[in-house]
Amino acid sequence: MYGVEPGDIFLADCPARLAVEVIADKWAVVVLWGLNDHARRHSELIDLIGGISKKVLTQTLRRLQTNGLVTRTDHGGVPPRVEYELTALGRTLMGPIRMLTEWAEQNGDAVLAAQEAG
Amino acid sequence: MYGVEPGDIFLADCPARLAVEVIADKWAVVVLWGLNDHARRHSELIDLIGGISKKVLTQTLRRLQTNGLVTRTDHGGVPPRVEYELTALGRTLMGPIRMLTEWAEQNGDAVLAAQEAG
DNA sequence: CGCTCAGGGTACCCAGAGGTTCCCACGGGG
DNA sequence: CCCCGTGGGAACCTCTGGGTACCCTGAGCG
Repeated sequence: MYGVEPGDIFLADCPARLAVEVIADKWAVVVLWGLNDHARRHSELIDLIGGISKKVLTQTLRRLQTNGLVTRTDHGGVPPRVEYELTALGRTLMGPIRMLTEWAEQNGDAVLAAQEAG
Repeated sequence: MYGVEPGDIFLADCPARLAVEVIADKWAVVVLWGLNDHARRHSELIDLIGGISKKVLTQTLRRLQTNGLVTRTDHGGVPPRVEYELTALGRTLMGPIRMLTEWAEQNGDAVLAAQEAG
């Protein structure tokens, strides 16, 4: 219709759109990236990710979990010990996210400059 | 510290984080993708992108504009005629976004299944 | 016993994002 | 004469993202 390749992302009610919304989240990308190489505990992620609060991290992880990208393992005991890890599906996202984070690291300054100019 | 490669995305106040937040937006990815191959008018984007409202499209485009990813060209006249187009910086994002949309198209069903199961 | 501390999570509240509706400008066609 | 096509603005409403403060458990320790 407009000469764009299939990409049903443009359709409101399709799984692809849903999938985009899963990751189009301020924190989801950073959290997933934090789980890139191995499982981490809640508190590790808190230390790793600057500026995130406990509550928001929990929310984000829960959302990722119900979307099948992350598993939550409660080892019980006191103090609690909970580990989060990517699922197979979550790992398939690492390619795109790697590109995104690399882009961000390379072009962050340009974006900042545009903001200040604009 | 945690064995993760540099990735200063984890630092709260760095340009990379800012850049991630620019695109970690429900609509930004879809809108940018809609501008992938050539400039489009506001009304074209409305038709192309299912479920977006005029107001939100305008807001999203403005944000992308102030972040240096999109240009806005007003050709004047009545009815108005305005075209939006990717900047050079915006075009550098097409690689990552292509991967993201391809991932979404391939894995949307899996995410949906996880949601319904979880 | 009583105190604290660690780790993870939850109750409450507010600001802001997102959606809907209506309005404007104005040339052209029915 | 009325309405359409276009992009945008203003007003209004709802919903949820995020911050703060608090809770819970049991080990360790004096």
